[in-house]
Parts: sequence; structure tokens; C-alpha cells
Amino acid sequence: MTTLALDSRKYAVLEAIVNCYNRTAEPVSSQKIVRDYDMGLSAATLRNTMADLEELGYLTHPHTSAGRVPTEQGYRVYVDSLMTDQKLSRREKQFIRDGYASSRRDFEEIMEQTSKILSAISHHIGVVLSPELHESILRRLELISIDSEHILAVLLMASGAVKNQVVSIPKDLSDEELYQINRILNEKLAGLPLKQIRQISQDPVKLKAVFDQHLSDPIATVTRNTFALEQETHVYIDGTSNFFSQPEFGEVQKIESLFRVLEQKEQIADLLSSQQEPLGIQVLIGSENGCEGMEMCSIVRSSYRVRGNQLGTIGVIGPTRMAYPRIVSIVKFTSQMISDLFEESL
Amino acid sequence: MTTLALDSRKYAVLEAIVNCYNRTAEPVSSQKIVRDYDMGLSAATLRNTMADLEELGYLTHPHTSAGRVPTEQGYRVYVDSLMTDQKLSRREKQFIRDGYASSRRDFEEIMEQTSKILSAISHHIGVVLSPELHESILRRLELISIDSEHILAVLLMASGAVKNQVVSIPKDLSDEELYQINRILNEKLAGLPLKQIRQISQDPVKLKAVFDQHLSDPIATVTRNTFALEQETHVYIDGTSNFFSQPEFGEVQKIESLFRVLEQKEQIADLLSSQQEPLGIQVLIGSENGCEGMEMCSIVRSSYRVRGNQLGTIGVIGPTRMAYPRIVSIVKFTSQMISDLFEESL
DNA sequence: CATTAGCACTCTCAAGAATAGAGTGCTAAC
DNA sequence: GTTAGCACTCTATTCTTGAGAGTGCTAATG
Repeated sequence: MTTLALDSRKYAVLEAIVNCYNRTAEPVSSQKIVRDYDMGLSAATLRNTMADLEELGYLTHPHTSAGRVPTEQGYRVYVDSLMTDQKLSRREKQFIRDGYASSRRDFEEIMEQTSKILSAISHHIGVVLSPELHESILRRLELISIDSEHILAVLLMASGAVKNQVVSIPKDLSDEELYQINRILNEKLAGLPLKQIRQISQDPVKLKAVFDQHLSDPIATVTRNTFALEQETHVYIDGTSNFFSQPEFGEVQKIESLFRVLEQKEQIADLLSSQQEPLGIQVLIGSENGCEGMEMCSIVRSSYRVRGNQLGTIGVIGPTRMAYPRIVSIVKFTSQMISDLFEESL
Repeated sequence: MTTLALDSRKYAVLEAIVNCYNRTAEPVSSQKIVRDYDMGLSAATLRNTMADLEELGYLTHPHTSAGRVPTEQGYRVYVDSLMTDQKLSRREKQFIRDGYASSRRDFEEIMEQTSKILSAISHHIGVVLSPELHESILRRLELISIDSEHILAVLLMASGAVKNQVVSIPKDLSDEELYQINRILNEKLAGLPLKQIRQISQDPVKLKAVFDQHLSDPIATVTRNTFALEQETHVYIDGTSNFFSQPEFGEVQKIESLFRVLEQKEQIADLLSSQQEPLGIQVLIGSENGCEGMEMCSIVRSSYRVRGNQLGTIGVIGPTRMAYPRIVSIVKFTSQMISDLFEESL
């Protein structure tokens, strides 16, 4: 609880307005509150309180004779101090579990399924960021010959993620040589995070230190080319069309700018990973996300992790007017779920 | 040229109307044609011809005092008999080539890049269907141990596609055993199409025939589990937001139904692969695609292939009112381009 | 002195009316 | 067969009007 200059009545009114607005998507009048919430106050008194809240920046007016709408600041207070946890129902939890039950333990399928589950249960957009490869730990590496100039490197991560990489090799390597290189690379590099391996692979001194007498020209080249990975995160999005049923996106232009952003996967990736707080759940309200074209959207996100290591991020993108308590619970539960899944598969 | 009961004037007028409508997205009046096309006819005469074309089913009226709009049937005639090839400009061809230049020879990247190129140059939606795995030929197979109960099977196809598959194994296999199984599987199965391998793997008699004295329980199990692949095609879509700039999709509900369909990847896959003609380019106009929610869209598609074998399909989805000659050229050129890319990489 | 009833005022929204303009279909002349 | 001319139809825009919703303010109340 922040200690703002708000008495409990102001808080109560703000909460009522947020609740009401979130249900109806219409500006909330003093009358409406009198009718729907039993606050023991008259409309006139409420109007006074509402005027105060407006002065403080928590509410606005679309026009003089309209009801009040929460501002981003108002939502901020609501999310930080007012809203109460809303436990997911048994059915909802089961729905999420069932979503994973059908999926094999395939890494990509889990990612994809998660975005589908998130969108289906939240009725908003579900987003999943695959683990940042650089942070992943290499479990095992396999080199497969393609032709005289290329091999396929298969990187199996501790998380279960698999990365295929076509690698150029400088000269003809015999199958036997390739096999030996493969063996040595596994021996020396398995268990290390990719970021570190990358550093090693680019630095002759470190290479020498790690590989010792095993170091040869082909090994150096293969290592360098294999681990010259770009920063790369996969983004799984589902439920974009849910936005069409939001009344505030009834005009094409509003929805257009949003969809143009959604098509830029990199931007979505940034959006979910930027300003990452240490751990746990985080809510970005409206323009807080700093993304042009998404001013009318809020984001609820959480990282998922294994043994305390952050892997990636999941999130829900919806209109600023979203049912925060419910969405927060969904994201929280799902990120726990997916963390557990990875934990098991280790 | 089909021999319809149309004299050359009717053809000319139909062509003019299609052209004009495609540019402006507005019903075309007799006046407009007189002004823009030098046909040597008066507006009144054109009106008579237009009335005839309407009676024949090639044009319609939104309302009594509006200009004419081509019907799907009208577009059909236009596409089949009237439109002339429009060569891509040097710049456009270069644009397509450049799009591939930056991409490594990574299979997935080529797919993704193709959908981007198609949408960028056509200003519509670009779609790419990855090769149907069942039709692909296995080049090489690699089995990688994950834990005591699972291995990762990496299937490298002749096309360069890679499929990762987590496979359950029944009992602890030593690394040595796994290596041997791997060797034998490659020896016996490499070079065969997956469809055939699948049949073999499910049928004890065939298994025996193929593996002969090498057949063992573990081999049978691993083979069965590895090749129990589902029919699975990846769909790459890009440029969906291009639809927002189409004037005929100015209302939310029209664009909504379209986007709901686009989110169903399986449906898009069907759309592009159904009623596939032998080879070459194909145009599906409006409701011909038979897909609910996409009645206002046309599809220009073409398969891509290597050595005569069809791999997958690429296509452009746009409004029925699209610049068919140009889009056809784009799809034709791009499918050739991508076919060549795969040809090279063999 | 906080609360409330009452009322004037403001603004939106929907419906109706009037008008201009675009385009056709038909008829009669060429 | 082609075309000029004209009446007719339908749309789209603008303006007006009236109802309704909701506020802000003032004065009365406990």
C-alpha cells in the first residue's frame, strides 16, 4: 500500500469505477455506482469524490456530460494497491492442465501450446518468448554431415530446446574426423552456457585454454561457425483476433496500428523482455510499454524459469481495460505450470 | 481463349472495367470509361454493352444508380482469357533476389523469408507451405540420447528440411547400442520417402524384409516411434496487416472474419493445397476457395518443386480486386526462385 | 460541516428532412 | 447500330431537432 493522500472512500470509489468500466467499457456515471454498488452514498457525494479523483489524475472525462473513465495512473493505483487476488477456479486450472496433457514433451509444441492456452483462457492475446539461446546451457551437440562443404549442427539445450544450425566447413572432413570433433566438442563444451561458449569460440586464447592439446584447425573453425549464433528468440503469438470483440477497437484504424505492431515479432520480443524486473509477475499499463501503436494495450507478463534460472517470458496482451486480477492469476499459474514442465524434463 | 458468346467489344469493355475497378475500388461508370479509355464509343453505347455483360453474369450493380463492378465470373473470364502477362521489372526481380541473398541457406529461414518477400512485393498476404513431410525423402537420420527414456531423432531431408522429434525408448540403451541402431537405420532407410518408411515401420513383415538379420526389438521400437509422424505442414504467413489498407475492408466485421480464418493455420494449409492442379500457377477467385470468411479474397498459388517433385506451395492472398497479372508474375517468379534454391542445395 | 436534493447547463446521439450529385435506362433522333 | 437527351433512382452529406444522460453548482439539511 502506497501512502497516497487518499482516504478510504476515494479508494473505494476508484475501485468501483475501475470494476464497472472494465465490465461495460462505458464511462461510469455517479448514478451507475449508486445502483450497482451499495456504498451508502448519494450520487451527488459520489460526484464530488469523482471530481477530486479527477483532479488527482486518476479519472477523466471523455466530455462534460459523460461519466468517468480511469486514467493509466488510476489503473496503476488499482493494480498496485487495490485489486485483490482472484483465484482461478478449479475448471480454469484444469483447462490449463488439459492444454498441456495432449502435447508431447516437444519443446516447440509446449511453447506453441502455451500461447494458445493463454489466449484461449484470457480471451486476449497470448505471447510466449522462447528462452534466450545465449542464456541456455548446452547439454549435447551433434554434428551431421550434409555435403562436402556443410554440416548440420544440432544443439540440444538443457531446457529441451533444440537449435539446428547449418555450418560451413572449410575443407573436406572425413566422417571419422567429424566424429572425433563431435566427441571432443561435447566433452569440452557440454554443460556450459552458450554465451560463454560463444566467447570461447571467438577467442584463440580461450580456445587454446579449453581444448588444450586437442585443439586443431578444423576444431577451431567448426566451433567458431557453429556458435556464431545471432541473438535469437522465437515469439509465439496466438489469439490476435480476440481483439476484434473489444468494443474500444471498433474502428479499423485503432486495430490497424495494433496489428502492424504485432506483425513485428522482434518488437514484441523487446516488449516482453524489456525493463524486466527481477522475477515474478509484472503489469505494464497502457503507454508504459513504450511501444508506438500499443498505447491502448496493457501487458501482464512473467518469466518462467528452471532452478532459479530465467528462461523466457510469457505474457498476455489485452486492452488497458482488462480484468487485471484474473489475467494476473492466469499468467502466474501458467508460468508456474510451464516452469514445472521444464523442471520435470530435466 | 474460350469461345464464349462475346464479341471483342464486350471483352474490351469487361477488361477496361476490371482494370479500372482494380485501381479505384469504386464502381465503374460509363463516363469513367469514356474518359480514361479511348474506345471510340459513347457513354450510351457503353451502357448498353455493360447491361449485356450484366445479363451474362459478368458484372453487377451495387444499386440502380451506381457504376458496374465485376462479378467473380467476370474475374474468371478476365483471368482465363483477357489478362496479359505482365513481366516483372528489373527492380522487382532484384528485390526478390536480394531478399534471399541475406538469408543463410537455412531451410526454415528460406520459408520465412519467402513469405516476407511475397507480402512485401505484392502488398498482400504472403503464404508459404513447407514441404509435406510424408513426401520428403530422408537423407540422413541422427539419434541423440536425451535421458534414459528419451532420445532426440533428427531427420535431415533431401530438401534440406530438418525435423526434430523426441522419441520414447523402451529400455536403457547404451550409447554403443544407440550408435549401432543409428547406423543401421541410416543404412536401410536413407534415400526413401518418409511415407514409405512409415509404412515399413508399422508393419512387422516389411520391417523384417528391410532389416533382415539386423532386426532387433530395440530397432523395431525406435523405428516405429521415430516415424510415427503426424501429417504436419508448417505454414508461414506474413503481411496480414496489408489488408487494412484495402478500402473494401474498411469495416471491422469484414476484416474480422478474415483474420479469424488466418489464425487457423491448418485451414490455410488446406486452402493452399486443396484441389491442387497438376503443376504451375493457379488462381482461385473469391468464393472459389470454399473457405468461409474468405469470400472476398482471391488466392494466387503455385507449387515449388525439385527435379519435378512437388515439395510445397507458395501463394498470395489478397482481395478479389487484386492486380492479377502482376501477382501471377510475382508468384511464378518466386516459386521458380525457391525451386532453384532447393535445387542448388542438393 | 459533510452530505444531499434539486436544477440548470452541456454534450452526445439518433432520427428526420433537405439537397446535391452521380449514374442509369429508355426513347427518339441520327 | 450508335448516340444525345432526359427523367428517374439511389446515395451521401449536411443540417436541424429533440431526447437523454450526466455533470457541476447552489442551497437546504441533519
